[in-house]
Amino acid sequence: MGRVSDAKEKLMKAVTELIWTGSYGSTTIDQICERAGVKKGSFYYFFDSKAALAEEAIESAWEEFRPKLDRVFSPSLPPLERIHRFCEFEYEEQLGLQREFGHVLGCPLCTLGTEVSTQEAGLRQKVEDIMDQSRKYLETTIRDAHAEGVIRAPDAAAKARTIYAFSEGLMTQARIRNDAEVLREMERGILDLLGAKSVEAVAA
Amino acid sequence: MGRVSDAKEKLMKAVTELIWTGSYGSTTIDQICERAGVKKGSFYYFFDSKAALAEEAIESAWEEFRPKLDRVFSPSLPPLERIHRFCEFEYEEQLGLQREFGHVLGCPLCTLGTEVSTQEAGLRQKVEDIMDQSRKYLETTIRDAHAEGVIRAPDAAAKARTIYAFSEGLMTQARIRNDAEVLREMERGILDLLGAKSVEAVAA
DNA sequence: GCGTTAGTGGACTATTTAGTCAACAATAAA
DNA sequence: TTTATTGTTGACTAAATAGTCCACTAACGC
Repeated sequence: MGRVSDAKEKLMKAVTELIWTGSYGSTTIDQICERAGVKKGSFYYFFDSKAALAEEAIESAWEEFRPKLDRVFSPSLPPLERIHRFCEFEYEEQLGLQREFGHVLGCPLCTLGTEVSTQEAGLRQKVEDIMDQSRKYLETTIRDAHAEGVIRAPDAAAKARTIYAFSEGLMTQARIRNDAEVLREMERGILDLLGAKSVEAVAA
Repeated sequence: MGRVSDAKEKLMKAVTELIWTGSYGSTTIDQICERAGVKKGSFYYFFDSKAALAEEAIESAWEEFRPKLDRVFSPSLPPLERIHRFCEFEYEEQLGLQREFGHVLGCPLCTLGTEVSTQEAGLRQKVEDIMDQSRKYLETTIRDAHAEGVIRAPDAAAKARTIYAFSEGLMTQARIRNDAEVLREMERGILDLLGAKSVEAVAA
């Protein structure tokens, strides 16, 4: 029934890239349409506004991103190994982005959330929701580490909030300074926040 | 000689507030002029562009902010007391902003830096410079703490970078979630990153 | 093929925005 | 008081932008 189209997907992909490589406020609907190869009439056929598109777009991007985190945070791995892989993953991802776009881009959720939080209630809430979900990876890991006695963290949720803020803080610094090397401090910092011995200390 | 004016200052104040309570991209030159009570002709008399104004404005805001940090980080205080006061200060400031503007606003440097880093090279650099300066407060404190033997931190600059990223990360979370309570985790986290005993642990 | 539904194109309007300009107004030195 | 300098004003243009509208096209069931 009816005509088929991938315009919706193309628009979501376009806006995600534009926000990430630039900013929400500076990307216009015309720009989004042009990059997606979609006419404005079609844009308004699918979405009411830029904000509505952005909301669906980050949800969709999150769904695509999730499997990667599933691999990084596989419960089959020892908790601290998950942390290690997470830090590696973030670093490598930003290096790739820098190669591809000529700039370290940091975390798109953080970028978008920071920018719109006072102005776009719906978007802000969406960002918060996704952040809550992604923080769960850390929380589970911390709970496992505590259960194994590798660290002491009776309140895994609280520790996860702290560590999440720290990792996002580093990502933000990496974006602002356009320097992925900043992220090399991530694992050391997380282990400190966990009260865990460092990899080197364990080896020694 | 010539006519006197405070239009420049009014414009800088207006843009700072607009960026902080909203965002850089969404504030227009007309809006800035209106809030400052200054006509556009005067705007262009003093500044070439919004970016040029923003650059001068954050420099000026930083000069105004610095004395507050000087008090918080007074070398006359024990290092960990400075950290304590810093965390209190950040928390109280955000509470005040929430009361005044109806929203937790986080750190203006971070907000602006994140938004423009890929698009406005001059502004990005300015933000980086000011961040470097403000990080020095932490660095000095850490160096002092190390010298006093309260913590072990042979590389004070590196620790300062880590802790700065963490505190900015929490501020960003506070803005995105519109919740200053997030900041209550700051001191605990910083002490963990420093490898210092907690206040409670010391008391016990 | 026919009708129904889903999507497209592109021309159109109205508004907002950036940026310009020249006449005017205030200050202070001569 | 004259004059040079500094800042102000508001009207102006050109461009960018959001949003609308409707005739048209593609897919599919019948």
